[in-house]
Amino acid sequence: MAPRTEEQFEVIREEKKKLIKSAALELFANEGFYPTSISQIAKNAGISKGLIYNYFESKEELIKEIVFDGFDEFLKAFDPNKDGFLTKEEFIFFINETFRIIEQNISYWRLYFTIIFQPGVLKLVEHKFLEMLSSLMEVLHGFLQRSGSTNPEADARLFGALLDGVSLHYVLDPEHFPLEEVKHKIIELFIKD
Amino acid sequence: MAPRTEEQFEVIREEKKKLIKSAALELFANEGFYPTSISQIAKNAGISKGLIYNYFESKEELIKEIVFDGFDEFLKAFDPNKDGFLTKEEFIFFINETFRIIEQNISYWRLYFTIIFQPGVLKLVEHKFLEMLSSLMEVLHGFLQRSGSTNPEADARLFGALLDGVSLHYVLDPEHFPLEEVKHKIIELFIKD
DNA sequence: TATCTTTGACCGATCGTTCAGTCAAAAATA
DNA sequence: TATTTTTGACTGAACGATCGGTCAAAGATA
Repeated sequence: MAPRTEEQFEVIREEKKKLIKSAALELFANEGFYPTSISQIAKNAGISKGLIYNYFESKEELIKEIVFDGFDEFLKAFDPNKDGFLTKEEFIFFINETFRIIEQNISYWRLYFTIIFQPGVLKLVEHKFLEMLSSLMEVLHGFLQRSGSTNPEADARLFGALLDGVSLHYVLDPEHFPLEEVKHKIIELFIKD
Repeated sequence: MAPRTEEQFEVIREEKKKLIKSAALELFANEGFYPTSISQIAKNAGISKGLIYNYFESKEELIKEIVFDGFDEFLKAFDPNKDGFLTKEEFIFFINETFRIIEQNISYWRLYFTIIFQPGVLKLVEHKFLEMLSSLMEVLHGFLQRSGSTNPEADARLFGALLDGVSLHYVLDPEHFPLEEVKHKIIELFIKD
């Protein structure tokens, strides 16, 4: 029926999608979503403009997939056994993992911040984003409560804000930001032993 | 000989500029810089498209003026007597002022964050931004050193990140964020008495 | 040959920006 | 007081550029 087998096409499609997403991520993160044109992405990926539309319905669909990929990767690091219960070890592991992931893919996390403040783009991923955030907050809240916080609600908020703030400053200036020192200070602040 | 006096024109011009900047700020902050068109700004201000170009050289010049206005207002709150020396009282005053200013003009501070992560826009204001930031950091560093910090470099970074993180979360969700509690926790963390 | 990938010329829409011309207000004139 | 002159704020049609998106044709493979 097919000149190439179904599996062969599947491999081609999967790899091309990856190629396009990676080329797009680089531009979206470094130039912004709106200033980046489809033509630029095509050129950066070494393919034609039309091919992008063979793999993605629209520019919006493209960034959605890129963002959701990052969400999935992030969630894997958090509460790994998915029991909704953070141990002290898992909490430390989470902090370390968070920054390891950010260090590993600064482009994506720069993109993450641009999206939060691009209302037109945020709307595209808002639902999944809030879902992720609230489940994160819930788990965090429980952990802080068990570890003796007198105001776990505010502490969870403070922790979330601190994490975002540090991530923000780090991706803005990775070379000068003393990530290790700051990381240890965060653990000190939130783990009473 | 003259139809209107110089002063009369000056008043008109000053008020129109304010009107345009305020209409533009609202749109830039809520829709983003690139998705906001000059036509929309004109409509929002109740004037014609052409008039905007009578007052501002370009869309970029327009956002630059808006951003710099905000910088000026912010700097007024920090180290008010400009002696480069923060007392404990000035430090607490600074924290309170920071959040008071943010509460007072959430639109502007949402804009501030969108700009940091819109490379094309950041480039326009980068010089003044870094200038402001480094002088802030220097003063902060001195304060933390005098107040007994063992690692004022990292503490200053942590404080800056925390302040940005809290501001970020607050402007994203002003109604649910427990600003007062978080503010007190920050003061507790950085003031040893 | 049959089928799917890939191309790039092309489309209509919209963008930032320009500019020739309009108009209300105030001073000068009679 | 009534009329004319002068100014610059103000308008909106129009421009070239660029955008996201389409599609007929070509290329590649079994």
